[in-house]
Amino acid sequence: MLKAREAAIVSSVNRLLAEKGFDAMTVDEVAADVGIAKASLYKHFPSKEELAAAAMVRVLENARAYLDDESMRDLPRAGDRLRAVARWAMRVQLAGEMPALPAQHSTLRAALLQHRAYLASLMQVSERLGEWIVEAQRDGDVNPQLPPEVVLYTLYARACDPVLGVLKSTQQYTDEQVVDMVLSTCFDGLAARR
Amino acid sequence: MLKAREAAIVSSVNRLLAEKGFDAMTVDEVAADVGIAKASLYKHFPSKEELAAAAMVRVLENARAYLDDESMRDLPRAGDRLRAVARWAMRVQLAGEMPALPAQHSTLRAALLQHRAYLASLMQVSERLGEWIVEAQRDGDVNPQLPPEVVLYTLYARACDPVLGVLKSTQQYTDEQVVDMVLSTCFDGLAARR
DNA sequence: GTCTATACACAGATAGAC
DNA sequence: GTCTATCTGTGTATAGAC
Repeated sequence: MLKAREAAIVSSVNRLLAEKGFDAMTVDEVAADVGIAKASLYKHFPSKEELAAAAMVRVLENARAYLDDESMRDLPRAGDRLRAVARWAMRVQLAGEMPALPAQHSTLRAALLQHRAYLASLMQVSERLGEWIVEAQRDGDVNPQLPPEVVLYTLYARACDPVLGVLKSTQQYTDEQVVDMVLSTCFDGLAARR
Repeated sequence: MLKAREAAIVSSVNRLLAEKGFDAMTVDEVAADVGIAKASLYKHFPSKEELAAAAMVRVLENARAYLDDESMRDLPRAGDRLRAVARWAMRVQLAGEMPALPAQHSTLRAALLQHRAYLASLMQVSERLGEWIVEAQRDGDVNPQLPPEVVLYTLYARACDPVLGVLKSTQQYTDEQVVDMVLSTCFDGLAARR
């Protein structure tokens, strides 16, 4: 019961975070969305930052689960696995379920950097991706001139690429077309491949 | 005198906007930074949104000036001009002078969409870039399979790429190295070019 | 653990004297 | 146009009853 309630809270937070971002999201909204009183929220999570952290942990756990998923074993090349992960993240974002943290925000950033569960999840995902990046560079599928961490940061950034939302809002493309195009700009670049 | 004062205000707003973003920036901070009282600020600009809009207009005017600059005439290929513009924008961001607007923020977005000067500047820059994109696609320098507007949005997004700030904060690379790497991920993609 | 009611802080905006 | 002082709304967080 308690776990279910907290899962519902995190779910609401996740959606609101994706929709409005951390600053614009208010705890009142979260409470209203969950259907409980604000004070009750604070019995589960001691602060707004903890709410956001819980949402981030959940999405990172989902990512880790996806990295370990069976479907990944069907992809022998690390480069293909990286593309698949990026595609998964972009789909999550288009579904309105990718929590958006303001790039640089003092109080939230500070809270996250001291949040053990968040750091642990982030580390796990990053390490797995880091291995794949190095492997893909050895295979000749990812540009070996780029430092692996640059590739890693770029993948994280593209998972939240605002271009996805902009293209979706034009209503000119299906979600899959949007994902394909942004994936293309990410891995193949804007320049023509000859 | 009045123009100089307002220029100083916009300059402060620009820097604070780049540093903290719209939500985290407070009007009190702006006033303190400029060195005048908050009430005086409101004699020049009627709202916080107008302050942000003024900063956006300025950066767009700078961009337009750069597009018309002599140095651009030395680049016969549109693809090279696009790369040069992206480089310019990335340098601006690394210098801490690229105002960061939260991707989706109701009040600010609504205000900007009704701000004539902002829309006019944005349109001018976009039209010029749009021409170059089509030209570069004809030249075979930009992937002709991507709709021009997708390329345009991607360029705008990369001009504010958070990866720049992350890489700078690691202090492992010079500013020019950071720019070169992010430019490479933008135009050449993460995948290896064979 | 859930609620109602409230404390507290702060930020955007304004009043009004000079 | 600049200032000091203030209004007002709103958002985070808490008190205390049940």
